[in-house]
Amino acid sequence: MTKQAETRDRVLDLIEQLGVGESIPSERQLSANLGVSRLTVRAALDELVREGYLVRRRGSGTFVSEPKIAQELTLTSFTDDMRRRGMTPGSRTLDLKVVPAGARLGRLLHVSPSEAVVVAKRLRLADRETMAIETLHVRESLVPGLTAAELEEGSFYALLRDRYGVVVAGGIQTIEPTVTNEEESAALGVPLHSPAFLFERFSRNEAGEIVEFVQSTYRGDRYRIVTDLSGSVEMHRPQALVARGS
Amino acid sequence: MTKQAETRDRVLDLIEQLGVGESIPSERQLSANLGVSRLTVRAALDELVREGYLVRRRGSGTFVSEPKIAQELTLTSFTDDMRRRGMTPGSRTLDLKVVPAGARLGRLLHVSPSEAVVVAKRLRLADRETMAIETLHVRESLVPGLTAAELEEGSFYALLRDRYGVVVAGGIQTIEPTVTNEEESAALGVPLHSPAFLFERFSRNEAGEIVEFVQSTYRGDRYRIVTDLSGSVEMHRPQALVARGS
DNA sequence: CGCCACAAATGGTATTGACCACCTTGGGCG
DNA sequence: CGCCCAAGGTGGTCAATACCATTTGTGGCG
Repeated sequence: MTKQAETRDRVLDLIEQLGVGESIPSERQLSANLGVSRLTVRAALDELVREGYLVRRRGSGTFVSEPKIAQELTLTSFTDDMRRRGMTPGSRTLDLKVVPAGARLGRLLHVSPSEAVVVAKRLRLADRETMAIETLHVRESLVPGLTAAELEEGSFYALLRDRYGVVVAGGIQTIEPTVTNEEESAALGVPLHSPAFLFERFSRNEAGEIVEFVQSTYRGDRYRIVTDLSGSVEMHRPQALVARGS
Repeated sequence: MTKQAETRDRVLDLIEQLGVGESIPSERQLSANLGVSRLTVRAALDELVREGYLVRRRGSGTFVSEPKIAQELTLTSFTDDMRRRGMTPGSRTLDLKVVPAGARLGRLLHVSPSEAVVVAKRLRLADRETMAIETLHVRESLVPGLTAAELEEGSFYALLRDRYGVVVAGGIQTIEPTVTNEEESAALGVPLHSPAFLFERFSRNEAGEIVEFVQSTYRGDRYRIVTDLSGSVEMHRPQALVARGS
Protein backbone atom coordinates (compact mmCIF):
# COMPACT_ATOMS: atom_id res chain seq x y z
CA MET A 1 0.00 0.00 0.00
CA THR A 2 1.54 3.29 -1.09
CA LYS A 3 1.41 6.29 1.17
CA GLN A 4 -0.68 8.03 -1.45
CA ALA A 5 -3.26 5.25 -1.34
CA GLU A 6 -3.24 5.29 2.45
CA THR A 7 -3.73 9.04 2.42
CA ARG A 8 -6.57 8.64 -0.01
CA ASP A 9 -8.31 6.16 2.28
CA ARG A 10 -7.82 8.35 5.34
CA VAL A 11 -9.32 11.32 3.56
CA LEU A 12 -12.18 9.16 2.33
CA ASP A 13 -12.87 8.27 5.96
CA LEU A 14 -12.92 11.94 6.83
CA ILE A 15 -15.29 12.66 3.98
CA GLU A 16 -17.75 10.09 5.26
CA GLN A 17 -17.89 11.82 8.64
CA LEU A 18 -18.49 15.22 7.09
CA GLY A 19 -21.47 16.68 5.30
CA VAL A 20 -21.65 18.12 1.84
CA GLY A 21 -20.04 21.52 1.70
CA GLU A 22 -17.89 21.12 4.80
CA SER A 23 -14.18 21.58 4.46
CA ILE A 24 -11.53 18.96 5.03
CA PRO A 25 -8.31 19.92 6.83
CA SER A 26 -5.83 21.94 4.79
CA GLU A 27 -3.18 20.20 2.78
CA ARG A 28 -0.52 21.30 5.24
CA GLN A 29 -2.49 20.02 8.19
CA LEU A 30 -3.13 16.68 6.52
CA SER A 31 0.52 16.47 5.67
CA ALA A 32 1.47 16.96 9.33
CA ASN A 33 -1.30 14.78 10.76
CA LEU A 34 -0.71 11.84 8.45
CA GLY A 35 3.06 12.14 8.43
CA VAL A 36 3.42 12.43 4.68
CA SER A 37 4.67 15.22 2.47
CA ARG A 38 2.29 17.81 1.16
CA LEU A 39 2.85 16.68 -2.41
CA THR A 40 1.73 13.19 -1.49
CA VAL A 41 -1.36 14.68 0.06
CA ARG A 42 -1.94 16.69 -3.09
CA ALA A 43 -1.61 13.62 -5.28
CA ALA A 44 -4.20 11.81 -3.18
CA LEU A 45 -6.53 14.81 -3.21
CA ASP A 46 -6.05 15.16 -6.96
CA GLU A 47 -7.45 11.70 -7.37
CA LEU A 48 -10.43 12.40 -5.13
CA VAL A 49 -11.13 15.65 -6.93
CA ARG A 50 -11.01 13.86 -10.27
CA GLU A 51 -13.48 11.33 -8.97
CA GLY A 52 -15.82 14.04 -7.81
CA TYR A 53 -15.59 13.62 -4.05
CA LEU A 54 -13.95 16.97 -3.40
CA VAL A 55 -13.76 20.44 -4.87
CA ARG A 56 -10.86 22.79 -4.36
CA ARG A 57 -11.24 26.48 -3.77
CA ARG A 58 -8.03 28.39 -4.08
CA GLY A 59 -7.37 30.58 -1.09
CA SER A 60 -10.25 29.02 0.76
CA GLY A 61 -9.95 25.29 1.23
CA THR A 62 -11.01 21.90 -0.05
CA PHE A 63 -14.63 20.92 0.42
CA VAL A 64 -16.80 17.85 0.23
CA SER A 65 -18.74 18.09 -3.00
CA GLU A 66 -22.28 17.12 -3.74
CA PRO A 67 -22.65 13.63 -5.06
CA LYS A 68 -22.76 13.89 -8.81
CA ILE A 69 -25.36 11.98 -10.72
CA ALA A 70 -22.92 11.00 -13.36
CA GLN A 71 -20.01 9.94 -11.23
CA GLU A 72 -19.04 6.33 -10.66
CA LEU A 73 -21.19 5.12 -13.49
CA THR A 74 -19.74 2.98 -16.17
CA LEU A 75 -21.24 2.30 -19.52
CA THR A 76 -20.13 -1.26 -19.66
CA SER A 77 -22.92 -3.26 -18.14
CA PHE A 78 -26.66 -2.90 -18.46
CA THR A 79 -27.06 -4.88 -15.26
CA ASP A 80 -24.85 -2.52 -13.23
CA ASP A 81 -26.37 0.47 -14.93
CA MET A 82 -29.90 -0.43 -13.83
CA ARG A 83 -28.92 -1.56 -10.34
CA ARG A 84 -27.23 1.72 -9.58
CA ARG A 85 -30.48 3.54 -9.94
CA GLY A 86 -32.49 1.15 -7.88
CA MET A 87 -34.16 -0.69 -10.72
CA THR A 88 -34.15 -4.43 -11.01
CA PRO A 89 -32.41 -5.53 -14.18
CA GLY A 90 -33.50 -8.56 -16.06
CA SER A 91 -32.96 -10.34 -19.30
CA ARG A 92 -34.99 -12.62 -21.52
CA THR A 93 -33.29 -14.57 -24.22
CA LEU A 94 -35.32 -14.66 -27.40
CA ASP A 95 -32.91 -16.61 -29.54
CA LEU A 96 -29.46 -18.12 -29.27
CA LYS A 97 -27.63 -19.81 -32.10
CA VAL A 98 -24.13 -20.69 -33.18
CA VAL A 99 -23.34 -19.86 -36.78
CA PRO A 100 -20.27 -19.29 -38.96
CA ALA A 101 -19.16 -15.69 -38.72
CA GLY A 102 -19.40 -14.95 -42.42
CA ALA A 103 -17.86 -11.98 -44.13
CA ARG A 104 -19.47 -9.11 -42.25
CA LEU A 105 -19.33 -10.54 -38.73
CA GLY A 106 -15.86 -11.91 -39.34
CA ARG A 107 -14.64 -8.48 -40.23
CA LEU A 108 -16.34 -6.87 -37.22
CA LEU A 109 -15.01 -9.41 -34.74
CA HIS A 110 -11.60 -9.80 -36.44
CA VAL A 111 -12.01 -13.53 -36.91
CA SER A 112 -12.07 -15.88 -39.86
CA PRO A 113 -15.40 -16.01 -41.73
CA SER A 114 -15.58 -19.73 -40.98
CA GLU A 115 -15.17 -19.34 -37.23
CA ALA A 116 -18.18 -20.25 -35.10
CA VAL A 117 -19.89 -17.29 -33.48
CA VAL A 118 -22.63 -17.17 -30.87
CA VAL A 119 -25.43 -14.82 -31.85
CA ALA A 120 -27.94 -14.14 -29.09
CA LYS A 121 -30.95 -11.92 -29.19
CA ARG A 122 -32.43 -10.83 -25.90
CA LEU A 123 -34.64 -8.31 -24.19
CA ARG A 124 -33.17 -6.12 -21.46
CA LEU A 125 -35.65 -5.45 -18.68
CA ALA A 126 -35.81 -2.87 -15.93
CA ASP A 127 -38.39 -3.48 -13.23
CA ARG A 128 -39.97 -6.10 -15.48
CA GLU A 129 -40.46 -3.58 -18.23
CA THR A 130 -38.68 -3.88 -21.53
CA MET A 131 -36.02 -1.24 -21.89
CA ALA A 132 -34.06 -2.47 -24.87
CA ILE A 133 -33.60 -5.26 -27.36
CA GLU A 134 -30.09 -6.42 -27.94
CA THR A 135 -28.15 -8.65 -30.28
CA LEU A 136 -24.92 -10.07 -28.94
CA HIS A 137 -22.12 -11.48 -31.07
CA VAL A 138 -19.21 -13.33 -29.51
CA ARG A 139 -16.69 -15.94 -30.69
CA GLU A 140 -17.97 -19.36 -29.76
CA SER A 141 -14.49 -20.43 -28.65
CA LEU A 142 -14.58 -17.76 -25.95
CA VAL A 143 -17.82 -19.02 -24.41
CA PRO A 144 -18.15 -22.76 -25.17
CA GLY A 145 -21.44 -24.18 -23.99
CA LEU A 146 -23.11 -20.85 -23.33
CA THR A 147 -26.85 -21.36 -22.79
CA ALA A 148 -29.83 -19.09 -23.12
CA ALA A 149 -30.63 -19.58 -19.43
CA GLU A 150 -27.18 -18.39 -18.36
CA LEU A 151 -27.72 -15.19 -20.24
CA GLU A 152 -30.77 -14.44 -18.13
CA GLU A 153 -29.12 -14.93 -14.77
CA GLY A 154 -27.14 -11.76 -14.41
CA SER A 155 -24.46 -9.63 -15.94
CA PHE A 156 -22.89 -11.07 -19.06
CA TYR A 157 -19.62 -9.47 -18.05
CA ALA A 158 -19.73 -11.20 -14.68
CA LEU A 159 -20.39 -14.46 -16.49
CA LEU A 160 -17.49 -13.88 -18.83
CA ARG A 161 -15.19 -13.16 -15.93
CA ASP A 162 -16.28 -15.83 -13.49
CA ARG A 163 -16.97 -18.76 -15.75
CA TYR A 164 -14.77 -18.14 -18.77
CA GLY A 165 -11.98 -16.03 -17.27
CA VAL A 166 -12.45 -13.32 -19.87
CA VAL A 167 -12.01 -9.81 -18.49
CA VAL A 168 -13.46 -6.93 -20.46
CA ALA A 169 -10.92 -4.14 -20.22
CA GLY A 170 -12.15 -1.54 -22.62
CA GLY A 171 -14.12 -0.76 -25.69
CA ILE A 172 -15.69 1.73 -28.01
CA GLN A 173 -19.35 2.56 -28.12
CA THR A 174 -21.21 4.65 -30.64
CA ILE A 175 -24.69 5.99 -30.14
CA GLU A 176 -27.01 7.23 -32.85
CA PRO A 177 -30.67 8.10 -33.09
CA THR A 178 -32.92 5.78 -35.00
CA VAL A 179 -36.53 4.69 -35.26
CA THR A 180 -37.88 1.28 -34.42
CA ASN A 181 -38.65 -1.29 -37.09
CA GLU A 182 -41.44 -3.84 -36.88
CA GLU A 183 -39.51 -6.34 -34.80
CA GLU A 184 -38.23 -3.73 -32.37
CA SER A 185 -41.60 -2.08 -31.97
CA ALA A 186 -43.19 -5.41 -31.14
CA ALA A 187 -40.45 -6.34 -28.69
CA LEU A 188 -40.37 -2.98 -26.95
CA GLY A 189 -44.10 -2.41 -27.01
CA VAL A 190 -43.91 0.95 -28.74
CA PRO A 191 -45.51 2.20 -31.97
CA LEU A 192 -43.75 1.56 -35.26
CA HIS A 193 -41.11 4.15 -36.13
CA SER A 194 -40.78 5.41 -32.57
CA PRO A 195 -37.58 7.30 -31.75
CA ALA A 196 -34.91 5.09 -30.19
CA PHE A 197 -31.21 4.93 -29.43
CA LEU A 198 -29.03 2.52 -31.34
CA PHE A 199 -25.99 1.52 -29.31
CA GLU A 200 -23.13 -0.32 -30.98
CA ARG A 201 -20.36 -1.53 -28.75
CA PHE A 202 -17.08 -3.31 -29.32
CA SER A 203 -15.51 -4.68 -26.16
CA ARG A 204 -11.88 -5.69 -25.85
CA ASN A 205 -9.96 -7.78 -23.35
CA GLU A 206 -6.66 -6.77 -21.79
CA ALA A 207 -4.76 -7.99 -24.84
CA GLY A 208 -6.79 -5.66 -27.04
CA GLU A 209 -8.63 -8.49 -28.78
CA ILE A 210 -12.28 -7.97 -29.59
CA VAL A 211 -14.45 -9.92 -27.19
CA GLU A 212 -17.92 -9.00 -28.33
CA PHE A 213 -19.94 -6.87 -30.68
CA VAL A 214 -23.30 -5.75 -29.37
CA GLN A 215 -26.13 -3.86 -30.99
CA SER A 216 -28.81 -2.54 -28.66
CA THR A 217 -31.94 -0.58 -29.39
CA TYR A 218 -33.19 1.40 -26.40
CA ARG A 219 -36.69 2.77 -26.36
CA GLY A 220 -36.51 6.55 -26.50
CA ASP A 221 -39.55 7.21 -24.37
CA ARG A 222 -38.07 5.66 -21.25
CA TYR A 223 -34.34 5.92 -21.67
CA ARG A 224 -32.29 9.04 -22.01
CA ILE A 225 -28.67 9.99 -21.65
CA VAL A 226 -27.74 12.46 -18.95
CA THR A 227 -24.32 14.05 -18.85
CA ASP A 228 -23.00 16.14 -16.02
CA LEU A 229 -21.01 19.04 -17.37
CA SER A 230 -19.53 20.17 -14.07
CA GLY A 231 -15.92 21.15 -14.36
CA SER A 232 -16.12 21.23 -18.12
CA VAL A 233 -12.54 22.40 -18.49
CA GLU A 234 -10.73 20.06 -16.18
CA MET A 235 -12.89 17.04 -15.92
CA HIS A 236 -12.58 15.14 -19.15
CA ARG A 237 -14.04 12.01 -17.73
CA PRO A 238 -17.25 10.28 -17.18
CA GLN A 239 -20.38 10.26 -19.20
CA ALA A 240 -23.21 8.36 -17.79
CA LEU A 241 -26.36 6.74 -18.89
CA VAL A 242 -29.35 7.39 -16.74
CA ALA A 243 -32.75 5.93 -17.19
CA ARG A 244 -35.55 8.40 -16.99
CA GLY A 245 -37.78 7.82 -13.99
CA SER A 246 -41.21 6.57 -14.82
CA MET B 1 1.98 31.54 -18.79
CA THR B 2 3.08 29.01 -16.23
CA LYS B 3 6.04 26.78 -16.89
CA GLN B 4 3.73 23.84 -16.81
CA ALA B 5 1.59 25.33 -19.56
CA GLU B 6 4.70 26.13 -21.60
CA THR B 7 5.96 22.60 -21.16
CA ARG B 8 2.58 21.30 -22.22
CA ASP B 9 2.69 23.35 -25.41
CA ARG B 10 6.24 22.25 -26.19
CA VAL B 11 5.32 18.62 -25.80
CA LEU B 12 2.21 19.17 -27.90
CA ASP B 13 4.49 20.50 -30.66
CA LEU B 14 6.63 17.38 -30.36
CA ILE B 15 3.56 15.18 -30.55
CA GLU B 16 2.50 16.78 -33.80
CA GLN B 17 5.85 15.98 -35.37
CA LEU B 18 5.71 12.37 -34.27
CA GLY B 19 3.57 9.51 -35.42
CA VAL B 20 1.22 7.41 -33.37
CA GLY B 21 3.13 4.94 -31.25
CA GLU B 22 6.42 6.81 -31.28
CA SER B 23 7.94 7.78 -27.99
CA ILE B 24 8.54 11.27 -26.73
CA PRO B 25 11.78 12.05 -24.85
CA SER B 26 12.00 10.76 -21.32
CA GLU B 27 10.82 12.91 -18.46
CA ARG B 28 14.41 13.50 -17.38
CA GLN B 29 15.46 14.55 -20.87
CA LEU B 30 12.51 16.92 -21.21
CA SER B 31 13.33 18.33 -17.83
CA ALA B 32 16.90 19.07 -18.93
CA ASN B 33 16.01 20.27 -22.44
CA LEU B 34 13.26 22.62 -21.35
CA GLY B 35 15.00 23.79 -18.22
CA VAL B 36 12.22 22.86 -15.83
CA SER B 37 12.04 20.38 -13.02
CA ARG B 38 10.93 16.86 -13.63
CA LEU B 39 7.92 17.47 -11.43
CA THR B 40 6.76 20.21 -13.76
CA VAL B 41 7.26 17.93 -16.73
CA ARG B 42 5.25 15.23 -15.03
CA ALA B 43 2.42 17.63 -14.25
CA ALA B 44 2.28 18.67 -17.89
CA LEU B 45 2.41 15.08 -19.10
CA ASP B 46 -0.27 14.12 -16.59
CA GLU B 47 -2.56 16.58 -18.26
CA LEU B 48 -1.79 15.30 -21.74
CA VAL B 49 -2.29 11.71 -20.62
CA ARG B 50 -5.64 12.63 -19.10
CA GLU B 51 -6.64 14.23 -22.36
CA GLY B 52 -5.67 11.16 -24.30
CA TYR B 53 -2.67 12.46 -26.23
CA LEU B 54 -0.12 10.22 -24.53
CA VAL B 55 0.15 6.87 -22.83
CA ARG B 56 2.77 6.00 -20.26
CA ARG B 57 4.55 2.69 -20.09
CA ARG B 58 6.49 2.21 -16.91
CA GLY B 59 10.05 1.20 -17.54
CA SER B 60 9.63 1.85 -21.23
CA GLY B 61 8.65 5.40 -22.03
CA THR B 62 5.83 7.71 -22.91
CA PHE B 63 4.23 7.30 -26.30
CA VAL B 64 1.93 9.16 -28.62
CA SER B 65 -1.45 7.50 -28.43
CA GLU B 66 -4.00 7.01 -31.12
CA PRO B 67 -6.20 10.03 -31.48
CA LYS B 68 -9.38 9.45 -29.58
CA ILE B 69 -11.96 10.89 -31.85
CA ALA B 70 -14.48 12.22 -29.45
CA GLN B 71 -14.54 10.93 -25.97
CA GLU B 72 -15.67 14.08 -24.26
CA LEU B 73 -17.58 15.48 -27.14
CA THR B 74 -20.70 16.40 -25.33
CA LEU B 75 -18.86 18.01 -22.47
CA THR B 76 -17.91 21.21 -24.21
CA SER B 77 -19.32 23.75 -26.56
CA PHE B 78 -20.36 22.98 -30.10
CA THR B 79 -17.38 24.99 -31.29
CA ASP B 80 -14.92 22.88 -29.32
CA ASP B 81 -16.76 19.71 -30.20
CA MET B 82 -16.45 20.30 -33.93
CA ARG B 83 -12.81 21.39 -33.69
CA ARG B 84 -12.01 18.16 -31.89
CA ARG B 85 -13.57 16.29 -34.77
CA GLY B 86 -11.37 18.19 -37.19
CA MET B 87 -14.12 20.27 -38.71
CA THR B 88 -14.60 24.01 -38.94
CA PRO B 89 -17.47 25.17 -36.78
CA GLY B 90 -19.81 27.95 -37.81
CA SER B 91 -23.07 29.51 -36.85
CA ARG B 92 -25.90 31.32 -38.61
CA THR B 93 -28.45 33.21 -36.61
CA LEU B 94 -31.97 32.74 -37.93
CA ASP B 95 -33.82 34.78 -35.37
CA LEU B 96 -33.08 36.77 -32.23
CA LYS B 97 -35.68 38.42 -30.06
CA VAL B 98 -36.15 39.65 -26.53
CA VAL B 99 -39.38 38.58 -24.91
CA PRO B 100 -40.84 38.23 -21.41
CA ALA B 101 -39.96 34.85 -19.97
CA GLY B 102 -43.51 33.73 -19.35
CA ALA B 103 -44.50 30.84 -17.15
CA ARG B 104 -42.65 27.97 -18.80
CA LEU B 105 -39.37 29.75 -19.55
CA GLY B 106 -39.45 31.51 -16.21
CA ARG B 107 -39.63 28.18 -14.45
CA LEU B 108 -36.86 26.67 -16.56
CA LEU B 109 -34.51 29.60 -16.07
CA HIS B 110 -35.53 30.28 -12.47
CA VAL B 111 -36.52 33.87 -13.15
CA SER B 112 -39.70 35.89 -12.86
CA PRO B 113 -42.18 35.40 -15.72
CA SER B 114 -41.94 39.11 -16.48
CA GLU B 115 -38.16 39.13 -16.83
CA ALA B 116 -36.78 39.84 -20.29
CA VAL B 117 -35.20 36.82 -21.97
CA VAL B 118 -33.18 36.60 -25.17
CA VAL B 119 -34.41 33.81 -27.42
CA ALA B 120 -32.12 33.08 -30.36
CA LYS B 121 -32.56 30.45 -33.01
CA ARG B 122 -29.52 29.52 -35.02
CA LEU B 123 -27.99 26.89 -37.24
CA ARG B 124 -24.80 25.19 -36.16
CA LEU B 125 -22.51 24.45 -39.07
CA ALA B 126 -19.59 22.08 -39.52
CA ASP B 127 -17.50 22.58 -42.63
CA ARG B 128 -20.26 24.84 -43.98
CA GLU B 129 -22.79 22.08 -43.65
CA THR B 130 -25.71 22.29 -41.28
CA MET B 131 -25.22 19.97 -38.33
CA ALA B 132 -27.86 21.15 -35.90
CA ILE B 133 -30.53 23.72 -35.24
CA GLU B 134 -30.52 25.27 -31.82
CA THR B 135 -32.69 27.52 -29.71
CA LEU B 136 -30.91 29.48 -27.01
CA HIS B 137 -32.60 31.03 -23.98
CA VAL B 138 -30.73 33.40 -21.69
CA ARG B 139 -31.69 36.20 -19.29
CA GLU B 140 -31.44 39.50 -21.12
CA SER B 141 -29.78 41.13 -18.10
CA LEU B 142 -26.87 38.72 -18.47
CA VAL B 143 -26.15 39.66 -22.08
CA PRO B 144 -27.38 43.24 -22.66
CA GLY B 145 -27.04 44.31 -26.27
CA LEU B 146 -26.34 40.84 -27.63
CA THR B 147 -26.58 40.89 -31.42
CA ALA B 148 -27.22 38.22 -34.01
CA ALA B 149 -23.84 38.90 -35.59
CA GLU B 150 -21.97 38.30 -32.34
CA LEU B 151 -23.55 34.89 -32.10
CA GLU B 152 -22.03 33.96 -35.42
CA GLU B 153 -18.46 34.89 -34.56
CA GLY B 154 -17.37 32.05 -32.40
CA SER B 155 -18.08 30.16 -29.22
CA PHE B 156 -20.98 31.57 -27.23
CA TYR B 157 -19.18 30.56 -24.06
CA ALA B 158 -16.11 32.54 -25.09
CA LEU B 159 -18.38 35.51 -25.74
CA LEU B 160 -20.02 35.15 -22.36
CA ARG B 161 -16.66 35.01 -20.67
CA ASP B 162 -14.81 37.72 -22.56
CA ARG B 163 -17.51 40.30 -23.08
CA TYR B 164 -19.92 39.73 -20.24
CA GLY B 165 -17.67 38.19 -17.63
CA VAL B 166 -19.98 35.21 -17.21
CA VAL B 167 -18.15 31.94 -16.67
CA VAL B 168 -20.02 28.75 -17.32
CA ALA B 169 -18.95 26.40 -14.57
CA GLY B 170 -21.22 23.45 -14.96
CA GLY B 171 -24.49 22.10 -16.12
CA ILE B 172 -26.68 19.17 -16.91
CA GLN B 173 -27.39 17.89 -20.38
CA THR B 174 -29.90 15.32 -21.44
CA ILE B 175 -29.96 13.58 -24.77
CA GLU B 176 -32.86 11.72 -26.26
CA PRO B 177 -33.72 10.34 -29.65
CA THR B 178 -36.35 12.10 -31.69
CA VAL B 179 -37.45 12.65 -35.25
CA THR B 180 -37.38 15.94 -37.12
CA ASN B 181 -40.45 18.09 -37.58
CA GLU B 182 -41.12 20.24 -40.64
CA GLU B 183 -39.04 23.19 -39.50
CA GLU B 184 -36.09 21.04 -38.47
CA SER B 185 -36.17 19.00 -41.66
CA ALA B 186 -36.10 22.17 -43.73
CA ALA B 187 -33.31 23.70 -41.69
CA LEU B 188 -31.17 20.57 -41.61
CA GLY B 189 -31.90 19.51 -45.16
CA VAL B 190 -33.11 16.04 -44.23
CA PRO B 191 -36.38 14.25 -44.96
CA LEU B 192 -39.30 14.76 -42.62
CA HIS B 193 -39.29 12.47 -39.56
CA SER B 194 -35.60 11.67 -39.88
CA PRO B 195 -33.91 10.31 -36.73
CA ALA B 196 -32.18 13.04 -34.73
CA PHE B 197 -30.71 13.77 -31.31
CA LEU B 198 -32.47 16.25 -29.08
CA PHE B 199 -30.01 17.87 -26.67
CA GLU B 200 -31.29 19.90 -23.76
CA ARG B 201 -28.75 21.71 -21.67
CA PHE B 202 -28.90 23.84 -18.54
CA SER B 203 -25.69 25.72 -17.85
CA ARG B 204 -24.81 27.24 -14.50
CA ASN B 205 -22.26 29.82 -13.40
CA GLU B 206 -19.95 29.39 -10.43
CA ALA B 207 -22.68 30.58 -8.07
CA GLY B 208 -24.93 27.80 -9.29
CA GLU B 209 -27.35 30.15 -11.05
CA ILE B 210 -28.79 29.06 -14.36
CA VAL B 211 -27.12 30.92 -17.19
CA GLU B 212 -28.80 29.43 -20.22
CA PHE B 213 -31.22 26.82 -21.42
CA VAL B 214 -30.49 25.41 -24.85
CA GLN B 215 -32.37 22.96 -27.04
CA SER B 216 -30.49 21.55 -29.99
CA THR B 217 -31.58 19.12 -32.65
CA TYR B 218 -28.67 17.29 -34.29
CA ARG B 219 -29.12 15.46 -37.55
CA GLY B 220 -28.70 11.76 -36.90
CA ASP B 221 -27.17 10.92 -40.24
CA ARG B 222 -24.07 13.01 -39.67
CA TYR B 223 -23.66 13.19 -35.92
CA ARG B 224 -22.84 10.26 -33.69
CA ILE B 225 -21.82 10.05 -30.08
CA VAL B 226 -18.68 8.05 -29.49
CA THR B 227 -17.66 6.99 -26.03
CA ASP B 228 -14.41 5.33 -25.09
CA LEU B 229 -15.00 2.73 -22.42
CA SER B 230 -11.34 2.24 -21.62
CA GLY B 231 -10.53 2.75 -18.00
CA SER B 232 -14.00 1.98 -16.89
CA VAL B 233 -12.53 -0.75 -14.75
CA GLU B 234 -10.28 1.62 -12.87
CA MET B 235 -13.11 4.04 -12.29
CA HIS B 236 -15.05 1.30 -10.59
CA ARG B 237 -14.44 2.42 -7.02
CA PRO B 238 -16.27 1.86 -3.78
CA GLN B 239 -18.77 4.63 -3.41
CA ALA B 240 -18.68 6.09 0.06
CA LEU B 241 -20.76 9.08 -0.87
CA VAL B 242 -23.98 7.15 -1.12
CA ALA B 243 -23.75 5.80 2.39
CA ARG B 244 -22.80 9.11 3.87
CA GLY B 245 -25.37 10.67 6.16
CA SER B 246 -26.42 14.12 5.10
C1' DC C 1 23.18 -20.35 -31.65
C1' DG C 2 20.07 -19.63 -27.87
C1' DC C 3 19.11 -18.54 -23.38
C1' DC C 4 19.55 -15.92 -19.20
C1' DA C 5 21.18 -12.58 -16.02
C1' DC C 6 22.43 -8.08 -15.32
C1' DA C 7 22.73 -3.13 -16.11
C1' DA C 8 20.75 0.89 -17.87
C1' DA C 9 16.83 3.60 -18.70
C1' DT C 10 12.17 4.62 -17.76
C1' DG C 11 8.10 6.04 -15.27
C1' DG C 12 6.18 5.97 -10.13
C1' DT C 13 6.50 7.59 -5.55
C1' DA C 14 8.11 10.44 -2.00
C1' DT C 15 10.52 14.25 0.68
C1' DT C 16 11.74 19.12 1.79
C1' DG C 17 11.64 23.75 1.00
C1' DA C 18 10.11 27.82 -1.18
C1' DC C 19 7.30 31.35 -3.37
C1' DC C 20 2.96 32.97 -5.59
C1' DA C 21 -2.03 34.11 -6.28
C1' DC C 22 -6.13 34.19 -4.18
C1' DC C 23 -9.69 34.35 -0.50
C1' DT C 24 -11.32 35.22 4.07
C1' DT C 25 -11.48 37.57 8.13
C1' DG C 26 -10.83 40.74 11.62
C1' DG C 27 -9.19 45.01 13.29
C1' DG C 28 -8.78 49.73 12.65
C1' DC C 29 -10.32 53.91 10.85
C1' DG C 30 -13.68 57.12 9.29
C1' DC D 1 -21.92 51.56 12.92
C1' DG D 2 -20.01 50.49 8.48
C1' DC D 3 -16.41 50.35 5.31
C1' DC D 4 -11.77 49.12 3.89
C1' DC D 5 -7.54 46.99 3.83
C1' DA D 6 -3.86 44.30 5.58
C1' DA D 7 -2.52 39.82 7.52
C1' DG D 8 -2.80 35.15 7.62
C1' DG D 9 -4.31 30.92 5.65
C1' DT D 10 -5.32 28.29 1.52
C1' DG D 11 -4.50 25.94 -2.73
C1' DG D 12 -1.20 26.32 -7.10
C1' DT D 13 3.33 26.06 -8.85
C1' DC D 14 8.21 24.95 -8.97
C1' DA D 15 12.88 23.26 -7.71
C1' DA D 16 16.36 19.66 -6.53
C1' DT D 17 16.93 15.10 -5.00
C1' DA D 18 16.37 10.30 -3.85
C1' DC D 19 14.88 5.73 -4.21
C1' DC D 20 11.71 2.03 -6.11
C1' DA D 21 9.52 -1.07 -9.69
C1' DT D 22 9.29 -2.35 -14.27
C1' DT D 23 10.93 -2.88 -18.80
C1' DT D 24 14.30 -3.73 -22.18
C1' DG D 25 18.38 -4.46 -24.51
C1' DT D 26 22.78 -6.36 -24.41
C1' DG D 27 26.52 -9.08 -23.36
C1' DG D 28 28.22 -13.29 -21.70
C1' DC D 29 27.79 -18.02 -20.83
C1' DG D 30 26.41 -22.62 -21.89
